[in-house]
Amino acid sequence: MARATIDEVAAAAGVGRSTVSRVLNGSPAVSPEARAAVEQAIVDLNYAPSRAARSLALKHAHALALIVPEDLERFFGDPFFAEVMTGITRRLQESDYVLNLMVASGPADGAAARKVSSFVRNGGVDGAFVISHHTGDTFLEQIAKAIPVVFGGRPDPLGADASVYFVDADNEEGAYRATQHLIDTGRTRIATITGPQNMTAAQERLDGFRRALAGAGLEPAAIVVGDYSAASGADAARELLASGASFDAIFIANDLMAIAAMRVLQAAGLSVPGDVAIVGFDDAAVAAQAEPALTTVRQPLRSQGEAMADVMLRALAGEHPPAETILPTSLIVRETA
Amino acid sequence: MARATIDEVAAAAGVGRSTVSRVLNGSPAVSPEARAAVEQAIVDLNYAPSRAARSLALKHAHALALIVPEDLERFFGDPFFAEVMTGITRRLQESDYVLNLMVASGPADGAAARKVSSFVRNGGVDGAFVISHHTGDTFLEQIAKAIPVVFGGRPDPLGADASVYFVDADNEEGAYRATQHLIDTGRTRIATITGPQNMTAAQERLDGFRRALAGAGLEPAAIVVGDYSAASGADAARELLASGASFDAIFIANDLMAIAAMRVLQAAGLSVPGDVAIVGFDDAAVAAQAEPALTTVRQPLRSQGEAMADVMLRALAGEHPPAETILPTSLIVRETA
DNA sequence: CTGAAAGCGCTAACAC
DNA sequence: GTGTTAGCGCTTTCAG
Repeated sequence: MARATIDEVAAAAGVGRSTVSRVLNGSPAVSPEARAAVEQAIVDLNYAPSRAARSLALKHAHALALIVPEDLERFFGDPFFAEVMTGITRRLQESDYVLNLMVASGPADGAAARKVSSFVRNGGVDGAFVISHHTGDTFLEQIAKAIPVVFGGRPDPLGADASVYFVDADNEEGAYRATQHLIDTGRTRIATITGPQNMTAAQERLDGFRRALAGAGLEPAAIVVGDYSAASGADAARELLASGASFDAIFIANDLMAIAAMRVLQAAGLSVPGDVAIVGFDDAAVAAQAEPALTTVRQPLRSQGEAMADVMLRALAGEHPPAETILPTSLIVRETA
Repeated sequence: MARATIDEVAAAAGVGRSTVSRVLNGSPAVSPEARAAVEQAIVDLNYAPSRAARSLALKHAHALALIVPEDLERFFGDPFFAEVMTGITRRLQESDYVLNLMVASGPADGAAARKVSSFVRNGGVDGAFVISHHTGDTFLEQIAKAIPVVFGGRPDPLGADASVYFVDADNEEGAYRATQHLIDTGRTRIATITGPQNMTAAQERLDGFRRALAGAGLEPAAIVVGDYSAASGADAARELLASGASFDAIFIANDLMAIAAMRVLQAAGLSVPGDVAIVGFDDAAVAAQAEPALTTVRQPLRSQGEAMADVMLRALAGEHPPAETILPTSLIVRETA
């Protein structure tokens, strides 16, 4: 029943159309009587102001987009996304913005991407969130110069005329503390398995690892590059073993790789944490369930989502939130280190 | 840059405003020259038609809502929702509808619910999807009489004036086949652990169980009611054991309960499937990983989502899709039966 | 404090 | 084929 129009309400309340509009928008310049009459009429007529008409007049949609540049299967399967998304929607519930889900998987110039981009350009949304492990897609640059964009994770630098914000966990510090923990517990020949080096977060984790080692006057026992997948974790562990490098600890850039690597080590007759200590990153669900339970770095994913929404809302309100919001991580010490 | 208006395009192309509108909407009644000129102008001006204006004139939003009556944490954590949602969005990508995510957790008359309901009433969306394990919330009844609603799973019957559709897996048949499998493999004292009996799907699974037994001239060895949680599965198994009932197989209404129950049985010294065979339902990820691997009934979740989108699109197109779409399940025979 | 009137950008008759 | 003319329902000056 979006049938009733503002004029009908006005008629029913015996006032002019603009008075109705005023009470709708909470203008103080309305007499109590008029306000009461209008409110009554609104209830009686079960009136709801047309979103489209309002958007047209106001020139903003009161809607935000959540752009997902990943494959859908991957998106929903990854607890990282789910958590961040939960945080965003939770914070948004208190606002009167709605969230559009736009999947832009596929090529950056594909149908999906152009659909998203046109949706943004035609005023469909006032701002966009982007959650992705990937590094900035080019079409995001386009939309970022039209509306504010808040990234989950540090994006590639976009054009200077783009209003871009991001919220990220402190990857460098997390990695630093993980490595420091290894050092503090007496390990001296520390290796690392990194994430893909074209991802900023993976680089930062490597940086933190290096900083901790440097601080202790240690050299990395080995650095092998993985791609965050379990398979690559296992491969990396095998490579480490085959290389003949001597190591008594490994900092591994995510939990998936960490657990796979641990299995390989164990299969090779090494004990964890006896022979080699391991610290992962993410505190994924599997970390706690692993045997032995994985010591790892936890990111405040839920909070990250809320922070993203917060930044967006402030940007939209005309405030100038910081372009970067870095959230602290925490080391979860369990059994592997 | 949604700056350019249709009139500017018209001017640039040297035609009237309606001609631009015609090519925009693919009307055949436009001369090739005019069309070309307009298309050129559109590109030149980087024009994108205003969504709000179009919605206002057309009186439809080209948007759909995905209403989530669950807690967010639960929603994203449950593979059921993720899969169905994946199916929906995938199918929707081919259309030019966008998907709004609306979380309506909390009381049916709470702020969240009224936000959703007003959004629907003010023409914000043309249709709504509802995915939930819960049985129909009352406020859904309101929205269903305004716009088409497609449920994932069979909803409670709503008012006759509501345009309600649903897509569901064939729970009854799935349960029937699961139970029949037990019978076929020589089990004769078959018990069941059901889901909450205020959920239609759970009832249907019980019905299927009963039908199979009746067909074989058997009586249920026992029927104990669970609530789909792992804890209730364990409790139910303990209850079964304590009751002294004699049974050599159990059909359990979902995998979570099945695995928990299996653990209890094993702890009590019973072997699975030696002493008691077990069949679950859902084919959740844990089913295949369990030791021994769980025999279970698989639902076509992804397809269910696609079917939901399909039904919606057809309803919106003025066709009359069937109110009920029942998708077949399949029995996945692994080790427990 | 309140009403009248103009206009947001587009679609859809209706004439030409 | 194509331009002209009304609105779609709301916000917002601008008088009063």
